[in-house]
Amino acid sequence: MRVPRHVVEARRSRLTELLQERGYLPISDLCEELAVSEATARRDLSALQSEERITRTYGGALGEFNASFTSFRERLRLGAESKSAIARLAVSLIKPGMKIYLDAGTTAFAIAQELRRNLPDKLTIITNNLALIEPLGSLPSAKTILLGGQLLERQSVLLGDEAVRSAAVQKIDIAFLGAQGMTSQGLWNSQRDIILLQQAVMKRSGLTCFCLDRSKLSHKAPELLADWSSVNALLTDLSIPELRQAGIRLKPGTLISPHSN
Amino acid sequence: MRVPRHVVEARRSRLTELLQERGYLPISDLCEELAVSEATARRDLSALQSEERITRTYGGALGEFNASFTSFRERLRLGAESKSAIARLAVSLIKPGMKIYLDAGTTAFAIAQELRRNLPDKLTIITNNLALIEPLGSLPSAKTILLGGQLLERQSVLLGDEAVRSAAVQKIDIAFLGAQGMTSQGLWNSQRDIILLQQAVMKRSGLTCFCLDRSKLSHKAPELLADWSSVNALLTDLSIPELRQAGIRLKPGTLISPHSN
DNA sequence: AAATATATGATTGACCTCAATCATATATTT
DNA sequence: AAATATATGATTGAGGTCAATCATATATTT
Repeated sequence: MRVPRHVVEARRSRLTELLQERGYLPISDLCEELAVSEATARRDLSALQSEERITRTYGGALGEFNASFTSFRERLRLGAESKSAIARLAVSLIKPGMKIYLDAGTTAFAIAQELRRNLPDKLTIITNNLALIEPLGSLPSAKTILLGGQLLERQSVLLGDEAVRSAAVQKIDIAFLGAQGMTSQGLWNSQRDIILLQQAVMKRSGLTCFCLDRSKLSHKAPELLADWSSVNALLTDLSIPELRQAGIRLKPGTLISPHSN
Repeated sequence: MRVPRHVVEARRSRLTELLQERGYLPISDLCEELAVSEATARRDLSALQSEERITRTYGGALGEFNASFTSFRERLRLGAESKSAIARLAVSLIKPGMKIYLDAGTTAFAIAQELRRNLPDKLTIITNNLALIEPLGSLPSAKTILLGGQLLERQSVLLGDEAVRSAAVQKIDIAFLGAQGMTSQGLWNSQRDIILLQQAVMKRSGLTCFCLDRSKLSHKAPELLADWSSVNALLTDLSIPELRQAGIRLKPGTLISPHSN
């Protein structure tokens, strides 16, 4: 029997909320909860899936939160080998008791994952990267500090005045920063907000390590983050000849790469 | 054919990682990825499920991240009626352009959800509650600011010096705070850290609204947060007679309840 | 080296899920 | 008020999933 449109919409909203709450629900539970037949539940699910508000599975469905989180993991997997090589290198620089800073981006996530495997004692990790909450939050002997700031960019980073202010009171031993690209001129990033925060972090850090895998080579972005004369440590899977070929000449001792030791 | 134990364990770890990365995977994909038969994949899944490292679904499995997140949602649902009544009340106090503060706890989460439904224009939301990232982060016209601080308490709150410092520079129109209990003496909370932050927030707020549903009545906790003389607004589903019976006498005009209008 | 334990893949029958189809009741449009 | 559109539940056949069972190969123990 036909039913008013708003009733259908309400039920579907309820369904998405249920899935958000519970993560996963099999169809049978949905039928019970919504008091409809399987056929209707299925129809609701396929409607919601085509609107991309949920994810269908065989026999049930997932709240879409899962998927958005997943996409980040997915992104991380691309170029995972070079990223995890960089991550291992980064972790090898960290000594017990240090305060380190991890930037936004997937390289920082790879470092966080590596820290789970191989954690120096009494580490303090400072970050503006919300994606690190999960891997780092449960570490027993480490302290994780989040900068304050405005929630931004697909909800995974903190930026803005408050973040800069928050960074300006920290004391950091090593900061691991990313960038979107590197050319002969220097390191590039896309947003002024990000750069302002990175510069605030650099001021408070003993050592600033830029971490860029080979996919960033010869890639330019709207804003210059730093020229090579101000870069003291570059962590990359590229070799000196490869860098030179792109017109990049580093001060001696700057390069830290898997090849260099 | 029997296979060394470490091989089995390695494969199962790999399986959990795969599920973490992708959120959900059907059995067929798992077989392919791990290069094992369905039978083995199933056996791995049930082993991992009994260790609670994954969640089984019909035809596949979910990474357990979902479940940990879900438990919070689950907690929220208990006592949802009174909480959402309080949430509606809270949102009715908010005017466009305001800066509000939301505390840790499930009541704040309920307010956030209510805000999704019914959002005043140009709102700024300040919080130390990581669980609000998801509901609030995607709101189009609102600005969400996270306090800085140390990651704590099952990874869902920020606390500590940095949080207090971060709160001390904010300007807040209304702060919605929770507490673990209320008795004739006043409002109680469990941790000194939490109270220090709440007090810092109160100093920066035009109005501080304490939000406590009836389950908190006559419940005491280790630390006194505020006595009744310093409470100017109490948002609850309890009525004045019910409060009086517990020995709680409010200054006139303090109570904001569904019954009171 | 022999005996034992166990990890695996194949098979199977029971059960489940799914999309399609159909009849029907009731919104919605005309 | 009549005509139309559509939301629903029931049914059904095709195909998918599952746990149990068995044979076998190979770790592991003795």
